[in-house]
Amino acid sequence: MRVAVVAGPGRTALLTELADDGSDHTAGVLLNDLPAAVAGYERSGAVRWVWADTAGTYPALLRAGARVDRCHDVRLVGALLAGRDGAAAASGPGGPVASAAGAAAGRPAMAGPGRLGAGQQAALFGPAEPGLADASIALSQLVATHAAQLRRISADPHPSRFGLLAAVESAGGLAAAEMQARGLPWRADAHDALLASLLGARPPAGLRPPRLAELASQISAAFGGRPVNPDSPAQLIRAFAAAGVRIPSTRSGLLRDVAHPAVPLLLEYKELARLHTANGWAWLEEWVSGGRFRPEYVVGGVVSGRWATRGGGALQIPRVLRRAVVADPGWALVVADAAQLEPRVLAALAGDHAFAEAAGTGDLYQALAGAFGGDRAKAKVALLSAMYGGAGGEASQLLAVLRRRFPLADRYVAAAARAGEEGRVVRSRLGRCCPPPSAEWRDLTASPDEPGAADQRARRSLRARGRFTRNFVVQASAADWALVLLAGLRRRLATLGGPLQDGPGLVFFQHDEVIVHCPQALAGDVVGAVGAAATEAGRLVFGDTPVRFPVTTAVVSSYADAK
DNA sequence: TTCCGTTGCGCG
DNA sequence: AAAGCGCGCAACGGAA
Repeated sequence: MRVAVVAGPGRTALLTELADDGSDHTAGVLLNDLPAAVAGYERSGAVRWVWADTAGTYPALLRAGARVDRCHDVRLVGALLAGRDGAAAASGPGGPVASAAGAAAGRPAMAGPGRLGAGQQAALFGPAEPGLADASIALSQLVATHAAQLRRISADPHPSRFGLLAAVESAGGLAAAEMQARGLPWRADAHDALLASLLGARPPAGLRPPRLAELASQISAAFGGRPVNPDSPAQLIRAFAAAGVRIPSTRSGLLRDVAHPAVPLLLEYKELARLHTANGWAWLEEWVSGGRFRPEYVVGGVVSGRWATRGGGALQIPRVLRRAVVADPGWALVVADAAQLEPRVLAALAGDHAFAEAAGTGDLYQALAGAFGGDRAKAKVALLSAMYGGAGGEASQLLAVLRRRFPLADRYVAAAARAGEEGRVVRSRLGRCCPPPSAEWRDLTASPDEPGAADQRARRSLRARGRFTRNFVVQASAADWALVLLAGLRRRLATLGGPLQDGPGLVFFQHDEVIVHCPQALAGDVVGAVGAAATEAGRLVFGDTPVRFPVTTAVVSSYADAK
């Protein structure tokens, strides 16, 4: 059963049960205690909550102790549909302008992001309930929008795939809120000790830590005593030039090949300065409290369907800091990582039999090495080049081998690249659409072939767009798979342990990797749940394919010990 | 002073 | 080893 709900102030809400087609057959019911009602529905059987925005609604429910099993997030699903329909209209006759008009005509209106603004919420259900009328309007808008979304999903060329995408995107919203509530276990003392060992004692704000100050003065000395701020690329380039070394930039990879006494000092400085500025004591104070790091996940924040985070740089935690991620006493971390996910996804997408057979084994690159004279590294370069569109140096020969041995895989990404260069959009396996090219891109690439700088720019843009769509089909389909895995794992974890904070729970999700925090006694069950969820994800996303999606799991006390 | 584009690097 | 794709964040330095 589906139940639509609009939250009011405090614990109040307006709720209505929905028919299968999304229509409401009852009048809205005014609730004084939404968390209690949610808990009641969850106990009584399968229910899918329909609401405007999980991120705005669910955290308060979690704080009140109410867990939700399933939902339909109208904001997230609306974004999926808007991406699809906007893309379809933009690539049809009339272009983006027509698309906006057509989309507006075919879709029910919904104010803003689909939830009550703060001002409206404050006005809801006051002493004389003056906001009740507004809430009724919001609820009927929600119900209408949701019903329209169900119709638009069923109108997709692949309705079951797109329906699955809508379901797992919504489940992702639930998981994101739960992960933020639970937090990633983070030992501030271990983090602090690591900083002290690498940087020295914590300096007053604005000053360099001892080790960085020492390196900075050594760097200046290496440039003959000329004062140089190693944080300034411009100053460094000038200093190198004065020493007779001309470099186009100060990237580490480039500096590594430069013979100058300042280089090793500079490389060490850059690495430590990065740690200090990005994840130093200031970060620790701002983002870790009560032994937890609580990033704010942005579901679908990346065009490919990957998640982003807001604040704290949660998806760019440097590997060296993983030793600060430590399970609570008596608990364990189950760290699960999909092995070589993207090439496996390509194998399944393309239906390339030889490729898929190879991907049915453990080490995909090793399995393909035979095609490259037994050289695993070459197989890896070839595959990455195929998925990313690179063709520099040795890669072009390796790509030729790949093309000969696995023609369907090559054809699949080549077709995606061609679509991009022609200004068309491409979709992931479950139907997530890449954004259409911008108006600037169309202007730039519409010019006829005339030799000159403008034409060169146009060609570069065309090829860049081709690389983007070539990569999109793989990265976005991998994100499909990972999201299905996340949803399935979340569902299984709920059956394993106690409610909410007492049982095993997801605490981290990074593209193709998840971490579960669980009581030690349940770690084996969690490992089993991960495996089952991975198998299920392969079947749900790709159907009957010989491709396997193995997941490496490690039961550890510290994230640093996972691999 | 604030704002913003560029540079560089962390993660997948 | 780097490169081709996708991101977020901090510092710099010139523009406003």
